[in-house]
Amino acid sequence: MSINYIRMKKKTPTGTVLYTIEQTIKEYRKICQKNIQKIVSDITVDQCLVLIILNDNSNISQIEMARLIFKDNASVTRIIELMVKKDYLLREENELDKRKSKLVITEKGLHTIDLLTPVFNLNRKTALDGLSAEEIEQLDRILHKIILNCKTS
Amino acid sequence: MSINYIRMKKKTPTGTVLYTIEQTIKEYRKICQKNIQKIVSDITVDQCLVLIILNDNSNISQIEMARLIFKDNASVTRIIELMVKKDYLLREENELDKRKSKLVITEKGLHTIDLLTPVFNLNRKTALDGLSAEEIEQLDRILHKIILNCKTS
DNA sequence: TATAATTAATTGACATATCAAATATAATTA
DNA sequence: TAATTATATTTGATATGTCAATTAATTATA
Repeated sequence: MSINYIRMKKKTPTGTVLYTIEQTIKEYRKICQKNIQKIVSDITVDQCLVLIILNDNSNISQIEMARLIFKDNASVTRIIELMVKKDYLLREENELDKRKSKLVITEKGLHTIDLLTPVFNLNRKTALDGLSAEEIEQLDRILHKIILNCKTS
Repeated sequence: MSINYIRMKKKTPTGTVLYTIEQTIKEYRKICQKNIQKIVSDITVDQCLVLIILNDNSNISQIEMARLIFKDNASVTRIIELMVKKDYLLREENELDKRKSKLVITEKGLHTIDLLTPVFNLNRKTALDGLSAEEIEQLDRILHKIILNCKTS
C-alpha cells in the first residue's frame, strides 16, 4: 500500500510501462556495446548488426536492411557509409537494378562476424537470463500488440 | 559459419524479442511525435517530456532529470539548451549550489504543458489499447527482470 | 514511345545518444 | 587552511534518428 501510494503521487509519464520499454532497450544496448568493444574496438552495435544481417541475407537492398533492423533509410545509408570507410563492406554495382547497391562483406567483415557472433549470443543470454520460455513468449506477444496499436492508430 | 546457420534457423522469440522491444519503442515514439506535432509544431517528444517532468518535480537538477527520463547528462544539457532558445525554459542561478542550474518553466512552457498533457495521455491509451491490467503488469515485471540482468552483468 | 508515377538511395538540417575530457563549484581530508 | 576528492554541468567528437527534398533509375500508363 505505502509503496503504491508513493508511486501514485508521482504519476509522471516515465513511471509508465512504455518508458520501462525504453529503459530496457537502453540498458540492453549498453551491455551490448560494452561486450562488443572488449573484442572489437572500432565497431558499433548497429554496424555489427548490419554485418550479421547481411551475412544471413546476402543481396538485400538498403531498404530491406532498413526494414529488418527497424531503421530509417537515411540512417542505413550513413551506417553503411561508415562501414565502407572502415573496410567492413564494399559497395558494388547492381547490374539488374542500378538504383540499388550491392553490399559485399569484406574479409575483415567476415572475420569480425566470427569474432562477434558469440558475443551477440552471450548478450542475448545475459539479458534473458532467468526468464522462462513462457515469459519470453508473453513479452513478445504483448509487445506485438502494442506495435499493432501504434501502427493502426 | 555453422553458428550463423544455427542462428538463421532459430526465429523464435528468444532470438528476436530484444529487437521487438526496440521496434516497439520506435513505433510508440512515432505516434507520439505525430500527435504532438498536430497541436504544437516546434517541440519534440523529449522536450515535451522534460516540461512535464519539470512541472511535476520542480527544483530538480539536470542529473536528476537525466535519471528520470533515462538519458545521458550531455543529452539533457543539449535538450535544455534548445528549450531555453525556444523560450520554453529559463535557467536561473541556484544560490545554494552554484554547480546546479535552476530550471524554470516559462509562460509558453506552462501553456504547452496544458496543451500537450492530454496528448500524452492519449498516446499512452492508444498504445496500450486492449491490454489487460494483468498483461501490463506482466510486461512491466518481465522488462524489469531484463533491466536487472543487464545492470548486474 | 513519351510522359508520368514509383522506387532506391542520397543529402541537408536538425535532434538526440554516447563517451571522454574539461570546467567550475562543493565537500572532505590531511 | 590547503590540497584532494567528488559532483554538476558543459563541450567536443562521432554515430544515429527523423523528416523533407533531391537525384537517378525503373515501371506504368496515356
